[in-house]
Amino acid sequence: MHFEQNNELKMNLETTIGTVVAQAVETLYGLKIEANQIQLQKTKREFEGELTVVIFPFVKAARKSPEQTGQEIGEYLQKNNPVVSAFNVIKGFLNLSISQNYWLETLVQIHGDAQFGITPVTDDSQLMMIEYSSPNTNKPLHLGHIRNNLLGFSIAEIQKANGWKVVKTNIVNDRGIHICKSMLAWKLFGNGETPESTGLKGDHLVGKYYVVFDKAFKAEIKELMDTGMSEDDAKKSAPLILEAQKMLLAWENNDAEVRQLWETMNGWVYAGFDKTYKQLGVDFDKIYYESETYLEGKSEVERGEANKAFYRREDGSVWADLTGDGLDEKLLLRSDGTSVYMTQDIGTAKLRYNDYPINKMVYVVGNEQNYHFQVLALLLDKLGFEWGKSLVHFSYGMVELPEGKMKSREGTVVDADDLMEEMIDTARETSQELGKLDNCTPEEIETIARMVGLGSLKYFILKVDPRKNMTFNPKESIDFNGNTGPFIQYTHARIKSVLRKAADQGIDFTSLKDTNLSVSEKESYLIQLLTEFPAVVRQSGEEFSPALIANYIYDLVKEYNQFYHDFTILKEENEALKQFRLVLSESTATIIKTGMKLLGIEVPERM
RNA sequence: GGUCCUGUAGUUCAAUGGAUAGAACAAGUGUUUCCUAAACACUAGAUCCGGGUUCGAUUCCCGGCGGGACUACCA
Repeated sequence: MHFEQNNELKMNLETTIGTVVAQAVETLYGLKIEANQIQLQKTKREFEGELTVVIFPFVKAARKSPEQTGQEIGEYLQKNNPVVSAFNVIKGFLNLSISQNYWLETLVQIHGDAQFGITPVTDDSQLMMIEYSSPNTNKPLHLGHIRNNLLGFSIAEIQKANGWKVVKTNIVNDRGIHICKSMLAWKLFGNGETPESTGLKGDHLVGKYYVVFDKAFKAEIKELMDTGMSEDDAKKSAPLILEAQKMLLAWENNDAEVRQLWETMNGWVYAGFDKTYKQLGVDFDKIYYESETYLEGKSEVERGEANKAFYRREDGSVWADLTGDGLDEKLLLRSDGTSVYMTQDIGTAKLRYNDYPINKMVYVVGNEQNYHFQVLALLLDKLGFEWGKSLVHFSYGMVELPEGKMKSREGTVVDADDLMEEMIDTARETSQELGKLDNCTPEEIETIARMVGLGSLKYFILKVDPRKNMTFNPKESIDFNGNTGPFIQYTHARIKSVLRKAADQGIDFTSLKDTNLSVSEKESYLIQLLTEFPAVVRQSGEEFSPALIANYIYDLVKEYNQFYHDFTILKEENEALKQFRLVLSESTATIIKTGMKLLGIEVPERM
């Protein structure tokens, strides 16, 4: 079990109450029901109480009205569980008030646990490999890649927090016809340009030639069509595409000159990618390159052909017949013997399982490739790999612009480097306008601007349910107010500021001396929110959803800001209460920081 | 044509089958001799349509209508 949590306070409360409710139902109505079948939910804000038992399921057995049934169960609970201090029944809902003492003691536990919500990874932990990013080396990263990278990195962090050993991996599509296109274009039209000679980032330079190829190719097609050729034929017989295909063949045959050019141009791209990854704050434990795995894939396909799992056509191409599985036939090797994406993915998967004792393999790849992964699992299964069908495709939705899908041909692609820079610039300007960082050094200002700019971008993307398509409007840019990363970061900084002042005044808030205090509803509700954190972490791991954590933190922060606004902390005259509020504030800050870290977002001490 | 995803305020997003569907942005209005106003408060505004299952449906099922993806010797 990876999800056991030493300190699952919320679960403890729900479990004990569930158990007593089950007892009550059995004693009162003779209905046997498992404690975990009891429907417990957080009480809606407009009613009194913290936890609500849904009474409807017992009404039949009770043969009484929902109100009366709730009343009876409530009385039983109050008698038999000291944690329940009061209750009220509204319609079929039994609202329970939990004793203040319970909340305060819970706060002490949370405050004393720096790793609250985190399940430690041990030697016995199972291993999850997470593939994400997976760029092509023919163009720079764009907004779509950003969502992929942020999701992949965050999910890795979340699974670690749930006790998994995680290996983050990347498969670089560093070869293939698309790479040959930019290589060919550079060779024909590049005039020897380099990143140094142009001042362009390497990935951007190579991307430029990919576009050059496309333009020239299109022109050739048009020319051929003007002579009366069909579009399909023109696409197949244009000189440029034939030349690129020749180059791919030469590459697979280890032609020295082609390999040399390939190494040089990929080197430029990697230098560029490294910068982008570093700025985004993502990294990998192990990188695979298609050029190093496709041969393994080829030999697997050949083995599959020998075993009659696949078949060869007259033209020499190799196919898998998946019509028996409700799918189509799938090409695995072209007639000229070169491999396709699927071929490489087979080889990569095999190598990974050779390299690591993988318990769960997760591919973070967009939903446009759902079909691909369905096929991949089937093919691996047909090849006899027992893990084939257990591969997990974490399929996330596309990022769209207000005008619709990003299209490189129409120049509507939002570049990753540009976008990050714009966000950071905006953060810097906002800080200056508000005069927040007037006492900081230029280095501090830069660090904070980067944190806030990137925090804004990352939170904006991660707060959305990953499975859904999302819209990104670069013109309106991203707001720094409301449900945003900076709002959360700001709240953290605000708390830290109060804590610094408290420390300066020599106030001790290392623990709570008095747990019999009387605190406000707002305060005990905040504690209740804090107790939910471990369950949120667990659920976001199970559902592969950073959005759950993002939305939780937002709720917490919104609630804290109301508290901050309505109550004084340092000027509170009651020393015990002052201490309590500091402990509450510090615990909130810790959870904000821990939670944001699971999203790959840093929080500043001041901003 | 086939397979799959999706439809919630003007916009961007929430809501284990539960109470009067929550936020934020945008619009309008307030709050600072007080711990950071990147904040807080107030006003106005939404479940595509039609059936079904259920004590109860935004949620599950069926049928429409709208949007998207995939179905390549592309990746």
